[in-house]
Amino acid sequence: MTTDRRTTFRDIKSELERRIARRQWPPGATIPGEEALAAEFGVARATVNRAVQELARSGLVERKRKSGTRVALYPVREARLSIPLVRKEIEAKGAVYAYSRLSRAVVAAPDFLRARLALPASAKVLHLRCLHLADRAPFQFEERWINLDAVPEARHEAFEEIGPNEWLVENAPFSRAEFAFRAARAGRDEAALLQVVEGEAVFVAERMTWLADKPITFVRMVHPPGHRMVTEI
Amino acid sequence: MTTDRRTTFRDIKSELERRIARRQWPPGATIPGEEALAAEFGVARATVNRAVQELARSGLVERKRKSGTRVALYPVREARLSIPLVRKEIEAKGAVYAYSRLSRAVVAAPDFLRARLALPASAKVLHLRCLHLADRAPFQFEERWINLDAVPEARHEAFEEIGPNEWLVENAPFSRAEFAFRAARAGRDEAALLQVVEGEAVFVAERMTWLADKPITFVRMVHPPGHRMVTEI
DNA sequence: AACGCTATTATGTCTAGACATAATGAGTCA
DNA sequence: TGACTCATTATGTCTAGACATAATAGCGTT
Repeated sequence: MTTDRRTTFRDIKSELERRIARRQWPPGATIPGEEALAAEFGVARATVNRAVQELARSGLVERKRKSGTRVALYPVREARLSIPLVRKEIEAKGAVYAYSRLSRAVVAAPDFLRARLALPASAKVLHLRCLHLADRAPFQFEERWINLDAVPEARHEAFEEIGPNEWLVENAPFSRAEFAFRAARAGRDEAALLQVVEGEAVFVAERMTWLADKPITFVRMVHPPGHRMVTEI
Repeated sequence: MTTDRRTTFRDIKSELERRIARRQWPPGATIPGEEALAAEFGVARATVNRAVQELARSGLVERKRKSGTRVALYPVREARLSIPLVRKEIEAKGAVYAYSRLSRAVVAAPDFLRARLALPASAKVLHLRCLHLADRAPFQFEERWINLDAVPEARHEAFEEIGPNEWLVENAPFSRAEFAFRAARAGRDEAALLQVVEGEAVFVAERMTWLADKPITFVRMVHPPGHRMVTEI
């Protein structure tokens, strides 16, 4: 006997993907409605709905009420970029993680930060500089500002053993984050810390996080040359 | 009267998000089961299921059969990175798009490419070099190799008017893609094309695509300094 | 203590039917 | 011609109930 499992939304999804890939339904074409597909596959409409909705979410098709579903003309494919803790990222590579706090100070929020996070002129922030190492080699230089108005507990934390990243994860959740990635040349300090030549190309990731519109933290993470951020669809 | 719409899975999702953010359910805690939540919100279990499943997908909670659902300890949050066409990206900024093909040649696949795409020694590829401009300023230098075995039609295409990116989108769909981002120093050629100083830090994105395990293309996209890739959660 | 079986449990998914909602197009009226 | 109204249509979402499946805990056996 064949394994006659019933058709699942996953089966339908991959069959639809296949038809699109084979250009049975070329870009721009309207695909059959949910009712029709449900009849074809012998399933309930809800099952087809889930399959097609996932395709829409991944950008392969576009749906509009009344008009129907069409194969995306310019598939704005979405890659999922997972953002783990540095420690986890290093450990996942099989390397030994080490952390060192370079400096810690409570300061008035610098102008650029006030502008970015929309902080009042009086705002106090905790400024931290840290280094994350993988197998004793510099992996990431982290420069962080924590909004003490939003996270007052941070004032009493030394961040000598545990990094601010990890501490915040457990103590200050966020509801919204904004990421930016770019290339830059290493400044004198960064170069020294990352043990590279000044002016070398470094990979910079910046992140701002909010909890319900209240700014939590801004962090700048600098990786030495050779660092690659990888993802797939 | 209040607008007594019935509670939707979105309402539930955001209420759960709120509770997690407020640490009513701290990281690591198990949240009530679907039955319980369904009873609390006065909805069917399927509705709760959809809400919680979306939270799980975004990495805020972790679900396991029998054990239940718990708030993620180290939320491996996933950012969605949308990958539009260069042209669309430039037009979205309100800039005028221009394209220029720099070179085109059918060549034997170079070693690095054979290794990356697992091509046979005899493989022929189409090598293209192009420039994309935003408001007349260099925006992206694109160097691309197309596997002629997988996309024979490309041999007859000049790519003088339409960029290979756009052409491929309409002519060679892909089912899997791999992205990598890194910082690098501009080589002499790149620097000249992007009108920057040699050795400047450039942002490099690389992409490989396959259709059902058949390699389609490898592309290297180089952006001048100042380019930022942005996303949010 | 170690192993393997079984019952239990929470999530995963499907069905059939219903109503909601956005978008479209046709028909109506000024 | 143009503005408005209304019916139509495809997708969006919910319900109630059912069965599937993975993971666990507990039990009994060796």
